[in-house]
Amino acid sequence: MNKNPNGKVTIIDVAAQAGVSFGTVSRVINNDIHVKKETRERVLQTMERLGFVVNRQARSLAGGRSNSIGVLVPDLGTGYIGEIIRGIDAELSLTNLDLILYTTHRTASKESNYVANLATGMVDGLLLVLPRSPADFIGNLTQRKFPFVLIDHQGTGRDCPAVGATNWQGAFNATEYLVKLGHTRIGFITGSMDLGCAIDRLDGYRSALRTHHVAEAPELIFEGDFFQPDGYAGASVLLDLPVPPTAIFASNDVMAMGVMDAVRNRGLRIPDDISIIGFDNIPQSELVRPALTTVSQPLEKMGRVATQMLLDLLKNPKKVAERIELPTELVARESCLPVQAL
Amino acid sequence: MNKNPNGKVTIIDVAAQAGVSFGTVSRVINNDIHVKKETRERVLQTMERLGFVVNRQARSLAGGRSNSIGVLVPDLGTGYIGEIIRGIDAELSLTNLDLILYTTHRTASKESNYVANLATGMVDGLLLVLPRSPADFIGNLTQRKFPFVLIDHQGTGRDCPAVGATNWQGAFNATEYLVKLGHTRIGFITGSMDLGCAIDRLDGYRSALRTHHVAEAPELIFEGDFFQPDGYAGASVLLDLPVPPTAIFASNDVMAMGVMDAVRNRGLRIPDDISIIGFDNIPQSELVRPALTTVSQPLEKMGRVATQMLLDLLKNPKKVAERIELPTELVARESCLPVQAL
DNA sequence: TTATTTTTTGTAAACGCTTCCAAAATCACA
DNA sequence: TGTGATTTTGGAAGCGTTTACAAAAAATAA
Repeated sequence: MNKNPNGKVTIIDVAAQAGVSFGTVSRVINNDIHVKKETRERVLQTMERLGFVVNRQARSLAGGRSNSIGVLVPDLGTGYIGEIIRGIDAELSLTNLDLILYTTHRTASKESNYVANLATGMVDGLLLVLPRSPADFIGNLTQRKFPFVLIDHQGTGRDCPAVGATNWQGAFNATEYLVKLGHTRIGFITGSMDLGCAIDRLDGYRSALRTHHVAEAPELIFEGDFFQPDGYAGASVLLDLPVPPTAIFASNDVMAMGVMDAVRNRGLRIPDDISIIGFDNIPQSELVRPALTTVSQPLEKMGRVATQMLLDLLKNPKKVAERIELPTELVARESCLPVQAL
Repeated sequence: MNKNPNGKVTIIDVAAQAGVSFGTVSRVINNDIHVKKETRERVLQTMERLGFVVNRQARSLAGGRSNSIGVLVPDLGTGYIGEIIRGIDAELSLTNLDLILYTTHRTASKESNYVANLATGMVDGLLLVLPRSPADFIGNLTQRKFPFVLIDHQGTGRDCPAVGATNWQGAFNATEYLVKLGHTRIGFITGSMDLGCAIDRLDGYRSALRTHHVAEAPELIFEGDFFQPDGYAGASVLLDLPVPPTAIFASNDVMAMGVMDAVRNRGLRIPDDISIIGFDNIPQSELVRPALTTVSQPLEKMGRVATQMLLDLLKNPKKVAERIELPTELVARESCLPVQAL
């Protein structure tokens, strides 16, 4: 059945068996119109019989489409990335494009290396989830007109196709919500400040405070890193303040969980003694008790939209760069209460 | 800087610039010993200057190593897969192998297609996370001696490299734990019964019951599918029983969350009115209130171990097939209590 | 029928690399 | 200085495709 010693069946084998030239086989593979119906049928059957599978490397080397798009993410650690990928995946499953996923382990050098590699023909388009890094290779990509879409990548100023979320607005709304509940001492735990979204969220918090003439106190801002331990640590510091906050706004849900733990460990009740609000609306935020009030970030949708944009780009390369900001939304649950009278 | 119109720098370009033949450049790339030190240096510099990146397709087409390993998973939906991948990723980041991740969207045809593709030279080895499907391509892979390791794939009987977890034992222990707490009516919600691990867990539950002479009641077993809604549904059915269970064992944590919701929606208290136990020990299981008692499945470690096995296989292809079962462990938290006196 | 168009098929030349084998350069030692 | 051994380099062939372009076959028109 297999002609070659290594067990690979090539179009040459198929051609020989089907009594046609390899060119014809190639045409069949690529759904070229210029093949007689019976011939196509015969070739198809032969392919089936021989167990032929087209060789990706050869195909893309020869300049054809690779029929796959690449997704580059920093890691798979946080649920956050998973949600985005799910969206991408869902949208892609509607096409016959394959998804190749690369993780960079937060290594900048690896990142650009991967990108260079992938853009070299391994994939037809690229979805880049790179919240952190400066992504200097973007210029390169743009220049050589390689189709790509950035996801959740603030900054660079350059205008290239991207989808993000209204982080600023979300944080503004959340803060405003707390203020309207009567809170005036609102602790804030930031995310990794090298991330655009973390900066935006902090800005949103500050603006809301200013807008509502609530004094901003530097000691109420704790610099975190988006991980649970920093939520715990931040809450601890905040609660140790001479005048502790009556509400804590964590820059993401994961840290909010840490905050909850810290609060509970001190024997304080949520939301009676202290209100807590998060950001992201990850699945477990509604599972936790009390259910966490948070700002939903449409992660899955971001993945979907980005994919659609890329698909568009693939079809119509002239398309102009466009940045889409998906709205965030306040999800009021059980973890916030009006500030109690002393 | 770029010679070709499409902006690709090839070894030919580098060779020309460095004043050597492309053969030498290739040798430099592959760390061949037979290159004079100065020449290597010069080539390296030229590569750097020109921004050369080796083309994967060409490399693997030409019969070289692809320098990457493929990971095939059904989807990214559940945290379960993410954990495994994280382990793989961690282990792989210690090498200079790249990780290419494929999702099959549970399409069996796509699965074997992918595998065929990948095994065709796109990757040097394969990590297969395919809890569900029969995976008929395994025979093919074995036959052509392509290195691969199965993760969490029960069944097939064939012996090939695989890593799994002691699902049976874990379920046994969990059930035993409940029995020792005095529970005699223990509801059980199964996973997708086409999955080996689901079958094993059910068996473990049954065995524990038999071992401790607790009568097995068919009405206490609800067939679920590993997703939250079925947890909810299962709990609802179970609680509607004339003699409802005093404890519910869900075949995974996600369903256990559904159970919790259902229980709470009926105004029952956890664990006072009913004990709940899950399986997997996903991150949110300790976040939930009450924290979920569960059986930890060493997902991340499974990923790591499988990767190590594959790496071994790559180094030493003669290695014999081996199946490793990693131990599961009962994690007692807050969701179970001794059965209350009526 | 023949000439002309259209459809279908065959073939050579890439694509960028690895891997041989042979040629050239270098070295060691008499 | 020459000779053989050794190190280093060059170049051809091939990996499995796609994509021109040319050739052949079939269909159509005259």
